Amino acid sequence: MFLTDYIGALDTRNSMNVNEGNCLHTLFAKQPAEHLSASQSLFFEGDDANHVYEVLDGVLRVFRIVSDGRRVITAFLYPGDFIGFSLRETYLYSAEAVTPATIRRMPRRQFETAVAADEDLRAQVFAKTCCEMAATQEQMVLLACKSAEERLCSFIRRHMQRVTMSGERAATVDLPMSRQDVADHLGLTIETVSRTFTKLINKNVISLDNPAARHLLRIEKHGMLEFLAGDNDDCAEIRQQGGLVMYGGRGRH
Amino acid sequence: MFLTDYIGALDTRNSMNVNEGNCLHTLFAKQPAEHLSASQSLFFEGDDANHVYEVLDGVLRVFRIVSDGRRVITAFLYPGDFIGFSLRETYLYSAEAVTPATIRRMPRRQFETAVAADEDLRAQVFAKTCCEMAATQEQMVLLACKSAEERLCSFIRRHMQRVTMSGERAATVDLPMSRQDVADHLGLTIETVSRTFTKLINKNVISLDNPAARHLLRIEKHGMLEFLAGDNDDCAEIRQQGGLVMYGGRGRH
DNA sequence: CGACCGCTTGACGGGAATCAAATGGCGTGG
DNA sequence: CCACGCCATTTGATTCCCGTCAAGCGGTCG
Repeated sequence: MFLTDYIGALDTRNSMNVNEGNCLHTLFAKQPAEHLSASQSLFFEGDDANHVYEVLDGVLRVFRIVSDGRRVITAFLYPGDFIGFSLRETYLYSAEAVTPATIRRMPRRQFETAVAADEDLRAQVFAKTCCEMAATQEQMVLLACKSAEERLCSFIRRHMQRVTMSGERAATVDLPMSRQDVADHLGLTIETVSRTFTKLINKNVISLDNPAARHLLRIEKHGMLEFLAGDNDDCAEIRQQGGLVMYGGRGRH
Repeated sequence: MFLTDYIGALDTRNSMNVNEGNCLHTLFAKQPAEHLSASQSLFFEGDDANHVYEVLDGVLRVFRIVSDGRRVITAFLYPGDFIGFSLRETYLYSAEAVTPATIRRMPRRQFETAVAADEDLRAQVFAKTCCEMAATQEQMVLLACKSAEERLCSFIRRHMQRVTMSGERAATVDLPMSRQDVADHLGLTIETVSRTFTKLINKNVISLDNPAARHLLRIEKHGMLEFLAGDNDDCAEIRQQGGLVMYGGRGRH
């Protein structure tokens, strides 16, 4: 993945990143690039939140360890994402590299003064925060009422949207995170994730070119994948009617 | 609940709301108060996000209707909360009153220009956004790996923290939302919520003074409730060791 | 009184967790 | 080169929590 790539990726998530005036990416460009090896930590939950980060390349995971030792991956981060905008005292989560990754870091103080002084930057921080909030709510919906298959299909589609450059529909996708990572992100166990993968393969929704490369997926039926993800937005017409009283249930089919 | 109350509630959620210079509450004070009757809608998912709101009194629910007609309540809102800070084009969710409620509304444009012009206001908006983000992530953790009992206990405790004035430990709590509301917020069914309530009553963790007033809970064992909520933060000492490789599982006991 | 509503309770089944074992790739070392 | 162990993943057998369907209960209102 090259420099031009993540600029594109950034644009896809954020409709207002034209290069008018200052932009977040150029703000971070002054900082030296740092490289992380796979599974290397960036910071830990509870640490003083002294820096904010830009992801240049690779994939990171952001997670919390809950009381009984289990891990909840609240998000994966991709090139063009930023970390730590909406924090004040301490990090609420840990961050690690999934793949070898490149990032830039900036002291929070420096970041805050730069943003306070520039209208454009504030707008971009705001936009990024809105995206993050929307993504988190989407994940809440997934966890609140989707089946294992729906969760996995949703996840594959989201991942594809982040790694494929705008528009094109790639036939094959690399899922760099482990099955355990996927499980911890989807609120499932590794066994269920594995079983659901084989189910999708049996249905020929996806396939593996090389059984050894289990992270390389070929998407056989995009439409089916979308359908199985279960977020068909066909409820727009009911929304405004007000007479909707059919709530309840988790609808696991 | 009186005027002084929600100022207190606001302070509990937001460590920096001393009345230095402008504050969000005084900004909204210029707007007329509006009253909502129970279950009255404030706006719908997909509407143009033309206003931002302050909750003065009562409880609101914020929710999305997913494709198969089910409802996911992403949050309940209490006096001192604001709605719509992190939005740009359209509302991502609907909002309704749970109880009779009082709110103030302000046109988004007006809000944005006021915030853009004032450093203090920006800081407060930022703080509120951080709180919202933290709460949303907490909810993700709940949905990702907690059992029905843990979810309900967590919810009761959170609700208590929002409605009781700072510090005091009230013996009895009013849960104004219906069982269905609770279910849709916790990713459960109404039957499971009901069963879990009776389980807690049988364990004498909570009790009902009057069986007819099922929304009025007496908390018999605060410690037990906290324990059953399952967010004992006893993992602080493992966090930094780095050698933690015991992830996985949903741990439903 | 009877209909309706919110809630509870019961019976049952299913989907995912749990426990356990097998597979298969990969690196190390003899 | 092959044996061995390690690791991630898969697969199987079983359990169990919670969803589903259905009925019952009390309270309120017309």
